[in-house]
Amino acid sequence: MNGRNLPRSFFARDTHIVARALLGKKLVRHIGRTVVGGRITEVESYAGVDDLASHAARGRTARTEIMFGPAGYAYIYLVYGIHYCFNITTEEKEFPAAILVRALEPVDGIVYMQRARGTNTLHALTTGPGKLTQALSITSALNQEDLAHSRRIYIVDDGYVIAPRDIVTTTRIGVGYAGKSATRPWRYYVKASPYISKP
DNA sequence: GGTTCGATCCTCT
DNA sequence: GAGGATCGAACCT
Repeated sequence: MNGRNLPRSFFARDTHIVARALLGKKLVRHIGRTVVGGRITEVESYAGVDDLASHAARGRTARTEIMFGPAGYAYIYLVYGIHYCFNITTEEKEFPAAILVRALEPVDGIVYMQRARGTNTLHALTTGPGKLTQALSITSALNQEDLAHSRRIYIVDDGYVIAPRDIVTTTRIGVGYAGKSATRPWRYYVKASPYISKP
């Protein structure tokens, strides 16, 4: 604990409200003595067993158990055999929900991110769910981490505010298989930010 | 024990 | 715009 982590109560609310509230907050990662972090610019909600785009739609399994647990925990999984996706659990225990962090604006430890990503191009560091986990060295080793108390990874409110009118709402990316759920406007991003996964 | 496929990214055309 | 990389979870037999 370091007193800066956003508390569990922040995450234990309606998923879509938390998703919007996360825009502008900082995701901070400690790797040894190195601090790496970025401002959250894009997120997606995955909520309830009736959300066909959510892993929880398949039911309660060892993998999705974390989504059925309390809010404020990291849900990290491997997609396409290559990339990790970083999610934050939300809502009350027994209601499966999480928020996928899809993009960040690089702020701290940019040199570390450049090395981790193998490029110096600022815009290429964290503009995608797979990119940002690579930039921040987020792997399955951090799955189920308690974000409200962890010293390795947590969310911070440093006072930066995103006005509601500056938030764009659209459909989620890469969930075409989800039928009707794919049309839900559960993707949120900062309108003016160049650090978005897709324009 | 075997098959399928994905909440992605990069490269090439 | 298309295709390959690469692996574990989920769902068969």
